[in-house]
This record gives sequence, C-alpha cells and structure tokens, in this order.
Amino acid sequence: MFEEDFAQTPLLSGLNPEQLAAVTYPAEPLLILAGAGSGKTRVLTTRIAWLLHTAQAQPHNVLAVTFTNKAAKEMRTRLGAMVSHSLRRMWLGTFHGLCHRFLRIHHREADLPPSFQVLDSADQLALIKRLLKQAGISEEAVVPRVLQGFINAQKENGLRAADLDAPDPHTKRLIACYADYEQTCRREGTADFAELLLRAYEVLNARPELLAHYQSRFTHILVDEFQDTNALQYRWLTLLAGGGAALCAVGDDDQSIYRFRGARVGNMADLMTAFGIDAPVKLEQNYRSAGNILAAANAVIARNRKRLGKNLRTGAGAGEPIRFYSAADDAAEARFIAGEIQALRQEGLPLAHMAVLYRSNAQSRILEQTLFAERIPYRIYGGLRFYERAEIKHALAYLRLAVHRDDDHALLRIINMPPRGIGARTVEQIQQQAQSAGVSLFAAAVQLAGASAKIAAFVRLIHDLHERAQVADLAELTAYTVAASGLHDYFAKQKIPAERERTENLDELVNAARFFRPEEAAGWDGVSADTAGVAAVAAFLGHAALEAGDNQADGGQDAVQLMTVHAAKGLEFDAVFVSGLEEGRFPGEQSLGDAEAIEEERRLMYVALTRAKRRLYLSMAQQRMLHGMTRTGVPSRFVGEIPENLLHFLSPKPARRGAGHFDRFGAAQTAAAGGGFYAGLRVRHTKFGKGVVLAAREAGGSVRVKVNFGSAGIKELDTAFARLEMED
DNA sequence: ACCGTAGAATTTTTT
DNA sequence: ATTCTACGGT
Repeated sequence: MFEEDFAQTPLLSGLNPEQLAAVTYPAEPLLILAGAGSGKTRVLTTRIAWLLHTAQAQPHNVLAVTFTNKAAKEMRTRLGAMVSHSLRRMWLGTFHGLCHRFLRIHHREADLPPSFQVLDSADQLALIKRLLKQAGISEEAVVPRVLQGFINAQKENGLRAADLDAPDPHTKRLIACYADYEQTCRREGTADFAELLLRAYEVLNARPELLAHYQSRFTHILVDEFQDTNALQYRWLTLLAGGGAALCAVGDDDQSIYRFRGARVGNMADLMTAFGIDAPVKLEQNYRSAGNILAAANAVIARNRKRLGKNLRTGAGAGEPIRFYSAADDAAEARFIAGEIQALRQEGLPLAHMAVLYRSNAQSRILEQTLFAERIPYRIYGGLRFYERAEIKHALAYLRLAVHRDDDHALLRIINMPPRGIGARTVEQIQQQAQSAGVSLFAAAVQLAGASAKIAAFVRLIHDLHERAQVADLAELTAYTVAASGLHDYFAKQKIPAERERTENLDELVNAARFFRPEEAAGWDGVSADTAGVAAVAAFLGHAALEAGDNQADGGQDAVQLMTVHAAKGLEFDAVFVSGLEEGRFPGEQSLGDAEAIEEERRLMYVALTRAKRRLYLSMAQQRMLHGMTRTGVPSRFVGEIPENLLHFLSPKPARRGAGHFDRFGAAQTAAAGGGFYAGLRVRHTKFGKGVVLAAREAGGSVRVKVNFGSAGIKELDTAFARLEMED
C-alpha cells in the first residue's frame, strides 16, 4: 500500500489519523467535514500535493476552487512549498476568477466580445439605475437594489429573463427590467459577477465537446468552504465533475454564515446523495482553542437542529475560564475592553494577537473612539478597497473606453470627470442622439462633435486613448491615461489635502499596471501573456474588478484587530473579545422571530467563539445608543447557552430565570428601562396574535415597542394604548 | 455646474 | 446619531 510508504515522507508526517485519511482518500467523490481549527487548509493543500507526488494527477488535471482571492493565494503559496511541480497549468482560483479565465479563453463560444468587461456590484447598480431612468420607471416603482437582488438571484438559479413568467404585475415588471438589463450588457459587452458563473455554466452545458474536454482534463476537483456555495456554483461543479472526476469538497455546515447571499448549506447533503457518498470524513481534532472555549462553542452549536453532526475535541487543557462582563452602557463596555487590552499588553501579549469582534459595523464606532482615547493602536477591517476608490474607478473607466468605446457606463462616469464643461444638459443631448440613432453614447458624441468644441475635445481624447491601447504597453497606457485625462492634475489642484492624496492612488494604479502579469495573476493558459494591446488591458481591468485589493487599513505597526464576526471567519487570535452580546444585536433583531435565522446567528456565534486560542471575553451593554435612541438590552441567549461552569463573571452575576433553553438572565435589572418590555420577549396582541419584541425604547414619556407578529408583519406599538400581554 | 440641505435608511460580504 | 442620496436652489 503506498499510503504506508508515504506516511513516512515529510509530506504526510505530522498528520493525525483522520487528516491522513482525508488526504490519502482514494480518487473518488469525497466530502470532508472540517471543524473550526481542524487544519482544513492544510488537509486540502496536502491532498493536492499528495496527488501530484504519487503521480495520480499532473498539475493541469487539478481544479481547485476557493471563495476569496486570499484563500486562493495562500493555497498556491503553501502548495508551491510542498511540491516541485510547476503550478502554472493548475486551475487554482476563485469561482469567479476561474470562470472569468474560462470566458476569456472561450469568449467566442460564449458570444462575448474579446474585450468584455467585468462589472462589480457598484457598476451593476449604476447600470440598473441608468436603465430605469431610460425606461422612465421611477425608483419607487422598482427599487434599484431590489432589482439588482432579483437579477442576481435569478442568475444564481440559472434563469434568464426569457425563462421567467409571473402572474403579478410587479414581478412582471422586474422580469421586463431583467430582459432590458441583459440586452444592455450584451450591447455594452459587460458581464456582472453572477454572469461570469452563469455564462460559463451555460457554455459548458451547451457544448458537449467542450464539456468533454474539461471533464477529461480535470480528474481532480477540490472545493474549499463548500458550505458557502450557491445553487449555480453547485451546478457548475457537479457538471464539471459529472464525467467521473474525483470531487473533493471541504466544508463545515456549522460555519455556514452566508445564507443571505445565496449560500446553500443543503449543498453538502445534496452532494452526498448525488455522488453516492455514504458518510463524510470528519476532522474533529481542534488545534486552536483551549478546552473551555471549545466546550462553550460545542454547547452553543449543539442547540441547532439541522446539522450534519460533529463535535470538536482538543488535546489541550481546559485553559482559562471564559470571562463575561455586563456593562451599564456601550461606553462602559468599550472602556472595559480597552482596560483588558492594556492588561494583556502589560503581560506581553502583542496587540496584533488580540481581536475585538462585533455583529455589525455600527458597533465599531464607540470601540474606535475609546481605543483612540486610550492610545491603543487598532486596525479596522472593512471599508473601501483600493480598486473601489472613486479616483481609481475613474481612471479604469478611461481604460475601459480605450478598449471598448461603446461602454456607455464608463463614458457616463467620466465624460465630465474631471469637469470639462459637459454638464447634465449636454449629456442629455448625447443620450437623445444615441437613442434616436440607435447607437452607443460614444458614437452619438462623435456625431455631435461638430456642434460642440467641448464634445469634440472629449472625442479626440478617447480616440487617442483607443489608438494607444492597440499598441502601447499596459503600464505606459495607464500612465498616459491618468495624465491625458486630466485626472491627475484635477486632484493635484484640490484644496482639501485628503483630495490631493488621491493622486498617490493614481500613481499606485500606474505602479500596479507596471507589475501586472496576466499569466501570473491566475496562471492563465491559453491566453496571451502579452502586456501590450487590448487583451492586456482587458485582463488588467478584469483583475481590478475581481480582486478589489486589501480592505484593511494601514498595516505595519502592532495593533488590535477590529472586525465583524463575518470578517473574522478563518482567522484566529490569542485573545478574542465578542462584544454587544445582547438580544436584538447578536442575535440581530431581524432574526428574533425566525427559527432559521436564529440558527444562522448561532453559527455566527460559533464562528466568533472558535476564533479564540487562549482567552475569550464575552461582553454586553445594558443600554446602548442606537439610531439616536437609548435602547435597553438583555443578555444574548447565546451567553445563556454556555454552561455556567465555564464562565467567570467579571460583573455582578445576573439572575438566571427559568431552566429552559432561553435563559433571560439579567432581564430583571435591565427591562425596567423599557417599561417591562425588552427584545426577545414573547407577547400576545388581541388583534395580531403572538409576536416577539424586536426593540423597546422610551420616547417622550411613553414606551414604544417594535414587535414581529410573524404573518401579521412587524408593528410598532405604543404600550400605553396597545393591549399587549406578556407571554411567559 | 456646484453646493447645500432635507429625507431616508440602518446585518452580515465576496466576487 | 450618522451617513448617504436625491433634489432643488443659486
């Protein structure tokens, strides 16, 4: 048996039995259920390395898919250190990145122009707004965001506008807009994120010879974070694996926290049925957290009904108890956290090894203020990324026009940026001309150039860029564009220093173009690696849309990490603070009446808890400023789900009431401020029936409560008038 | 063309 | 409270 032999090689040494089983599993469909901190990435990369090592596969036989660029990069790096093979011909990347590459290679079969552009979400939304305006539909009749969600949801279900029909007029209108949107994208040569996946899927599905080629090429397909896949990603994967490839999916149903963006945990169970997998290989040995932390996480997640079933264990000792602090208000909670951070720092723990987590971004403000006041350096995750900055998007719009002059969206973005005297009126004229002549905005501008010197100058600029784009080197073209467009000068002349700093970003963009190598970006094969010409520009623009850059603030110095629980997934820290643990915050108020939503929040809590290696703090505020109002809160049910013997109360221990599933301990002291009502309380109304209180607040002497009555909807009531009975 | 202000919204996020 | 957006005035 070669497993025996290879168990001796450095590649497989150090793996525990379950990891070894997963890595050396035969070339058959396989589902790995990998708990938090169980060495999931290591198993996945080692399996690929083992496949190459044992010559079961060549790099070009492997398709490895992740969700984020970061995960893909890490995998490539780690794999590179494990094997001597060249990984250039291995398809390793994100779903979107790989589909993008596929469509660049097969743009002809996909009926896309060679220079087709990728729309990011902001581009997509802007396109939708423009489209609604053109069709004369008000944004109240069709809310742009709703339409965007509708279109993406349809695409994720594999449905085109032509496939849809609906009885009600509103949905009918959405479908009509979807059709309009499809047509505009087609005319302008653009593809949104969902389109990349859907188009790639459709091309494979419609072309048996192409599908057969890829099915026989990819004998091993590996997927990371499988619990986050949506319906379309699942179909794409199973289509490619349908020719008998060994599909290896790694995931953790307990860490499925992206239902809101279409993730289907059910894909794990479906995969087992579809591919005849009897049981998943479980990785339950945790290498991250101390015993108490793990016990708490296990106890919390055990409350969820729908689980594939898994229980983490650790070889480490129990460690410290979990600390719980209930602060009087949000400011006091922040001060407590700052104080503990200082203390840990004194003990020699680097700040970078500590993280403060919260459910929603709004909670970061008070923490930031407090940390700033206490002179504790912090780094906050989230916010604008490099390629999302306005000045960068402006510059990219010029590049887009350079390679594709019919891109109306790009034209509208920069026709008067920097200001060149082409205002709303002139733009309207151009739009009218385009409409009546049935041509793109740029073509219309060409037609009108004789009538306006300003339009003529703009047309000349775009023509100039277009000509250079055919021959110039990408970096040269970018540098020329930034200067010739007037963007650089415009920002350089601004009064506000922050505006002037935008020129640095433009310089940085030129730099990025200089170092951009298409073949390195994703290991392209079949696509020219030339850095000159239209193809290079298109590839660079695709890279900018698909890889928006880092979204964490300035790195460098030792700093506490602040982020949402979602952003913390996959990371680990010695000390973790989970803040804002109140009913209505975490779990969020929109989840309170909904059992499915509560389970997702509980998984989120599970993710939060399992980030901690050695020390875990849980904290809450009895009163919190929210939307300009002081709201009262009771401890999160999730705190009550942690066995009491694991907790150490740093504040007076709140009274526990009831022995059931939901211990509303602390309710007695804090509910007073809400007139006896608090989030999570079950009530009954004579007319609306049973409901759950989402929020209680005092307004002008009276107490108003927001209640979710389920089918009767969400109502806001004044307790002085409404006849609400507490159900207990 | 630019600026100011009134009104609305307000989980989570990657691509 | 705050932040963003849309609209209207100068």
